[in-house]
Amino acid sequence: MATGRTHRPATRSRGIPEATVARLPLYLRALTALSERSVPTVSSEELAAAAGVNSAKLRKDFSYLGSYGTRGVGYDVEYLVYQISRELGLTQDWPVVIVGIGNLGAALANYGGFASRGFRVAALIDADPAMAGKPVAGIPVQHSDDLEKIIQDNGVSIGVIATPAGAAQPVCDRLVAAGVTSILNFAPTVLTVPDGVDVRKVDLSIELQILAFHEQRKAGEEAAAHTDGSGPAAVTRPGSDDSADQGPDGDVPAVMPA
Amino acid sequence: MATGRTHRPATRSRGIPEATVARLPLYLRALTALSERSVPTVSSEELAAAAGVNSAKLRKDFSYLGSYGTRGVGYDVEYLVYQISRELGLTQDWPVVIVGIGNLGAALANYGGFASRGFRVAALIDADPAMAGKPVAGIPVQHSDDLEKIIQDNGVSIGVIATPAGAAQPVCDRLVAAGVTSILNFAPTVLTVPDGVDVRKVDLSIELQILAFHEQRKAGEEAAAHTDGSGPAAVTRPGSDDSADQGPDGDVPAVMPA
DNA sequence: ATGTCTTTGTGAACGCGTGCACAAAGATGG
DNA sequence: CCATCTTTGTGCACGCGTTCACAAAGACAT
Repeated sequence: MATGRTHRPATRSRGIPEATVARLPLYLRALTALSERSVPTVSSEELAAAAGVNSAKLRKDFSYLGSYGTRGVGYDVEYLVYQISRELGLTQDWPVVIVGIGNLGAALANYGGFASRGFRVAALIDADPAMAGKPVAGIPVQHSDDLEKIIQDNGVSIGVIATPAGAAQPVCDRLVAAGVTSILNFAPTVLTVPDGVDVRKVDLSIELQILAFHEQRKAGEEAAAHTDGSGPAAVTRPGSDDSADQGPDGDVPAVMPA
Repeated sequence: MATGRTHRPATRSRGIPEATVARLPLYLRALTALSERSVPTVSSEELAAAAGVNSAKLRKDFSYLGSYGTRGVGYDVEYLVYQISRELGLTQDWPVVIVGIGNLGAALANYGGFASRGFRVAALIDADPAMAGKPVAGIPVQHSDDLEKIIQDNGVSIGVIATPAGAAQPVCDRLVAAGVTSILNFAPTVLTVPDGVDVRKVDLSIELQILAFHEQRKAGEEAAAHTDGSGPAAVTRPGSDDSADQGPDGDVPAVMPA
């Protein structure tokens, strides 16, 4: 996933492993679907299949939360929905601000998944004065001059950054200074934050590049049957006496911008 | 992050660990920035700082690719850009289709990061007949009836799903049947695919829930100083004789839809 | 040529996450 | 009440990923 994975030093938060926390939303989603179909109980095997994980892993994950199952029967769906919601902190209201209302920011503002689970879009913020006052997803965009006031007035602790890469770090700094302690970053930049602030990264470009890697590998393995020489041929290294500006191989293909 | 983490069984692809592959795009981005500033060489320490990782980790990562550094000096920026690009398969052209041109799909189509690194939006596909022919990001939207033909005509092997959750699995099945072997999924669903197909997941809702968990933990630790009783109080379990429809605690707060 | 100094590349230890396999627990039927 | 059967909860082993720490390698000055 996205992925973006892991900025935190894998600090086991109150005994619950980070990997388990990352899977709880998956379980919760599957359980909610069962709940809507009025299914009373579910076995670890069934639920694991619905969530796309190993059943042993699921049972171990739940064991970190407590003994919530009944042997011979399974798990009470409603009860487990509540327990996981509580553990994830979804029984309370989380006001969220989105900074950077471009194409992506607007799409996020319109995303239904926000409102459903305790998350509420408290404000939309953009640096473009022309955007100010214009409603997006029914919420008027506010100018970034008022960022600090917006954060404090609404008691926001979670911020979403959907700005261009260049603006991300300054915006992040202001968010943190204003009291935000969790950031979801969509800008293609590494954010630097003080201790105690959590950052999660969602990066489309990185995900695609990872897919491309595996795609290439699959294609390479397949082609290896036909033509040989797919192995990494020994390439000339940039010698100390070589000119530095030109690519070392002479045929460096299109070093792309940005 | 995105996440999304890990659907593959951690198959070490040609000796390069999955965790390393996931970091290569980060290094590449930092290196590209250095290249634009015409920096000739960079040390592992500097590059690691720019990419937000440990320098030892970076060196080990690069050691999987080969010995591309020069002791006492560092790494040749241009050379490394080329090597990583080649390793990730970015020296070739990857046509991509986006299925589901709603708010998110349109935002993705407009995203600049696509075009820059070998990825090319070959087609936009939507199930809504009213969308057909309408240009988004300069590309006319095509109807999903023609999905198979579009995939095959353009030789597409990477598909992006930005449909509602309900449509995701059927779309996925059709993409795979048409020859797509890598999928980036933005729909909040677990996709089932045959062996040999890679899926990466980007899920806004999950990322927010993970942040909420840590946010709650931070708030709880802070509040523990003032009022006690923040520890998980023993809650009544759903007894076998209890009615099943109602939540076990009697005050299950707003089990949310979807 | 030789010594010094910087930086890489990697062996080794450690910790986390995963999955197996099974004992314990409880439901269910007689 | 007892036997059987299902399913949970978990001890254990294994493998991957991370980090430390250092030897090897090369640049550079003298």
